[in-house]
Amino acid sequence: MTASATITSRQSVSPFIRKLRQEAALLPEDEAILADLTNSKRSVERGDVLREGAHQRSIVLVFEGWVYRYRQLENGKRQITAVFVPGDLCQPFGATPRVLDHSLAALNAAVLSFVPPRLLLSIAHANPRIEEALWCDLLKTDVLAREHMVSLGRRLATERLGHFFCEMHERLTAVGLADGDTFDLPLTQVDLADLFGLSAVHVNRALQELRSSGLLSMRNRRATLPEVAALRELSMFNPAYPQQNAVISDRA
Amino acid sequence: MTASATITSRQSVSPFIRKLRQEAALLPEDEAILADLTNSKRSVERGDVLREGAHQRSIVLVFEGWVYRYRQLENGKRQITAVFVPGDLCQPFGATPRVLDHSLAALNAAVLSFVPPRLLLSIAHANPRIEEALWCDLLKTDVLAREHMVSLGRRLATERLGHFFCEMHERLTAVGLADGDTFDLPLTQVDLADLFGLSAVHVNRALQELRSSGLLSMRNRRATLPEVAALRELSMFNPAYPQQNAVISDRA
DNA sequence: CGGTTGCTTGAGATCCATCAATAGGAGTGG
DNA sequence: CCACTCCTATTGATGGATCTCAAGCAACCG
Repeated sequence: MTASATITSRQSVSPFIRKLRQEAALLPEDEAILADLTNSKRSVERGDVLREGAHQRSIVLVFEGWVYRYRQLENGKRQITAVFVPGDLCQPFGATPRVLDHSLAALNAAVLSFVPPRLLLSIAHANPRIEEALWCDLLKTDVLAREHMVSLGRRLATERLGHFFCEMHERLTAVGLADGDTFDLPLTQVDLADLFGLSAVHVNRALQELRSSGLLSMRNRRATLPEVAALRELSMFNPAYPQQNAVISDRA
Repeated sequence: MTASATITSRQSVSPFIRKLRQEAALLPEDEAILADLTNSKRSVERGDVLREGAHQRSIVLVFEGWVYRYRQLENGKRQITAVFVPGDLCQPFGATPRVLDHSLAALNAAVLSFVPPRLLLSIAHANPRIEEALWCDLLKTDVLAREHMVSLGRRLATERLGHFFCEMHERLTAVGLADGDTFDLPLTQVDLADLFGLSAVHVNRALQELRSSGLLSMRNRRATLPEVAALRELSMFNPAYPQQNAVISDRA
């Protein structure tokens, strides 16, 4: 565990493969196939990557940087429905809608891959291990979406934020982008407000409460969770155990 | 279109097939394959079907009745994250989590099919039309989940409820379970509260507001939307056009 | 430097939650 | 048929979580 950090540098193994490794037992040849996917990289600036109503043909895979999905309402309000970090697929891997119901934007300069769903599907069809890993990843994304709904519906502002920090800490750790209890967090308070259905003012006050409780500190767009256990307790965060991975087979 | 209603009675064509027909051009042989899936029906009573933490092996397909997915929090609060009606798959078709993160319950007596994901996957692999239809269905479920988040985060109580009635009206019409502007709605006000992160008292008052505006009437667990257009306007509901179906191919 | 962006703070308004009580219907048992 | 309970819908009063408006401040940047 500790030794692998030196062997597999961030450059050599993409976070996507790194994440899928935890979902299924991939062979070196599987990883080679997946590595090919990430050759079609494209750099994007901060701002919209795809806009609602676009005729999209590709699945977006995040390589570097942070990306989020949102919907802009007629009345000017905005709701962010998901946040993606390196290694994440921004849509289900098997198909794209003809017309997008949401927009996709980069929080900062990012590197993305645009993969045709047909390509991903044919790889999955030909390779059961990759197929299982992709489905596991899809299910985990679904779990995150449900947790987000729980936050929006039934948690207080401090709990929503605390839960989110715990979640990002876990997700970033899984792809090697956390430094112990510290990680980058490029979201502004306005972004957090639109993510959790709050006002920016209230996000500010809730963050102050977490900081004064000693559960969070932020400096230069980096967050530190000095007491992860206490923060998880406060925000009712249940860590996802790798044993809970998805399965395709119906064997016991 | 109009004639088919007499030819295909509710008994002869399952709502599942009826829905998938709208997603992709299915041949009679495809429908025969899908009809086999629905042979393993099981009747369930009102109440939990699967409980959080269960070791689930099958995908649940709704035949008759209403089903919902929810999470029960430590502090006693409940959040309903999705509502399913006949024809709906309650999970992504390709895999199941080893351990469920949520519970599934029937609102009333229901008829369900429990389908192993491996079976669905092998059918999809062998049949590109069914595969496309299943992916379309999965994407549409995702769109509904996002709309739900928008409601939870950025809509007023009356808007959330109005939007939901519009959505259910559209979904039930698609499977032939709406009678013009009227349809069954077996949710109690407590259920609606847990679906939208509100208190039951406030749901009650918001419903009264909709009724006094002439946008809704309810009697005996049946809802009528006398002014669908006005209700859609109020709740910022955008109907889903069939043209927006998902696609796997990357052709223009 | 002026302009922009993001963070912070205060005061008052609003949406919604909570508590408490009533009433009607559906089922149940005597 | 009645008494009883449970569930659901309803109403009023009060309080709390959060919003909106408004202003000030710091950091960055061309």
